[in-house]
Amino acid sequence: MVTSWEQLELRSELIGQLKDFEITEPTTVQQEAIPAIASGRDLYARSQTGTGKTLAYLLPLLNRMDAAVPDIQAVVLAPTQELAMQIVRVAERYAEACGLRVQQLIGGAALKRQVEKLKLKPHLIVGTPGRINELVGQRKLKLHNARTIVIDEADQMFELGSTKEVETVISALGPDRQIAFFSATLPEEMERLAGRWMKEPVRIDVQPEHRVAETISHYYIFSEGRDKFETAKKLLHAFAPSSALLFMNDTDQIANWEAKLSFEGFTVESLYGDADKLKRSQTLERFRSGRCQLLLATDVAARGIDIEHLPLVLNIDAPQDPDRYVHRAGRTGRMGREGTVFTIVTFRDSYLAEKLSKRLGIEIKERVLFGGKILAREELKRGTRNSSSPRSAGTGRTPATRGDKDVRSGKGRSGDAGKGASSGLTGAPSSPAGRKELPPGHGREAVRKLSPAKAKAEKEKERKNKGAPKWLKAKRENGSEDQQK
DNA sequence: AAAAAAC
Repeated sequence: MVTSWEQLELRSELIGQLKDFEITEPTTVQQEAIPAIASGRDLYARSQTGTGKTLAYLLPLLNRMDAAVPDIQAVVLAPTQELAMQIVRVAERYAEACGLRVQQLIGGAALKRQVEKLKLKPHLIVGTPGRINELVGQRKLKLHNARTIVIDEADQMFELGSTKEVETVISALGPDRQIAFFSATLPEEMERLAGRWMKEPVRIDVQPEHRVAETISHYYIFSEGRDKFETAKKLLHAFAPSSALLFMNDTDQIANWEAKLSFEGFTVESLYGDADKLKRSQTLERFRSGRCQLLLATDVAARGIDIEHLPLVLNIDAPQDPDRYVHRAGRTGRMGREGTVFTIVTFRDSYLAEKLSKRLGIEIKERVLFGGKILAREELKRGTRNSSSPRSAGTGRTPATRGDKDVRSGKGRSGDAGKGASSGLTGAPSSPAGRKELPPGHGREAVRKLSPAKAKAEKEKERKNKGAPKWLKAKRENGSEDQQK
């Protein structure tokens, strides 16, 4: 049994950094992937969200690099700019200790400056496929001496849209290249899809029987009206998380929600692909540091993003496929910490919870909102008959898990559990003093005053009755295993 | 159907 960094034969500089960051022992995926990458063989590595996949590939890559060779020795590809930046940040901590240079290559940033910086001869390149592909195409980036390419979130990278670019980047490496795929979700078809790039790959599959970390508690909540905002608002007041990540399936409602949540007294910002590049990274930074409590995001934030102390993920829209649920949920409950996921469903997609539960082998429990509390349905019945029922009362701030583990007992932000937590939402949202004055054109007004184009899009959307995600509709029509009896 | 990723 490998249990120490020393036994993984890492150089002392790396071990020194690990100890400095109090990362005392390798996780399972690290124990398995580090020797596999060191062996030079191709690799498929599947391991749950928040189990340390980033270090599982960065450490062996840096471990065998030669600082004296001024050339790119490895490439890491990530699906979003934010994730690439996060990987760079981690890589730099370890690379610097070894005298190695890391360069980030992502879109949106000045191309010229990136090209200039390449002349400093980085040893490790981390970036998004679009920009790296572009630079390779312009012959400004030469990867023929790079030995290894890591495709992080590989299943997403091989989805329609990025495949070609990823393949071009792989081809830019020499023929002796080593390819490693990492993700929490690596479906079997991946091997057929991308298998032609692999030579007798090593396969690592950590806890294949549990696709989602067991420290995450899952709930769904029924939204009675078509407007999910009331439900989300009540839930956020009742749960009062120190911070929460809110997912929507598309961008068109994000601005409205941001204004309305802000009007409710929350500090909220939004993250989506079309947003200004600078705004994107600043927003994420403010959320990470706790200066902003709520982050409204599209799936741009679904994968890989590591936020310390994120107690709650709220799916305002049900994710479009089970794997996306896995990744969104995986923003919380990382590295053994506890986390909670709530999904708002409408009458149209209320069956989703059961489907997701079945597919993912998890239990998604129903919760209802009543009297500012989050209750199980049984408690609601008891509570209405006897409002003084002590069990139904709960604390009003926990998701009423009763016999379950207290989902909020984990390591929240400092003062998280305290009543008057300064960074928490307690009191503030409902008190008029806590409400912000809205600039004209925002808040409730903004809800009604849609631009003609937007209003049209809204109507179109309602008309389409898009309740259930397509993957489920298709399945039902096909009469496959998901056929409803 | 949408989001992301390039200019």
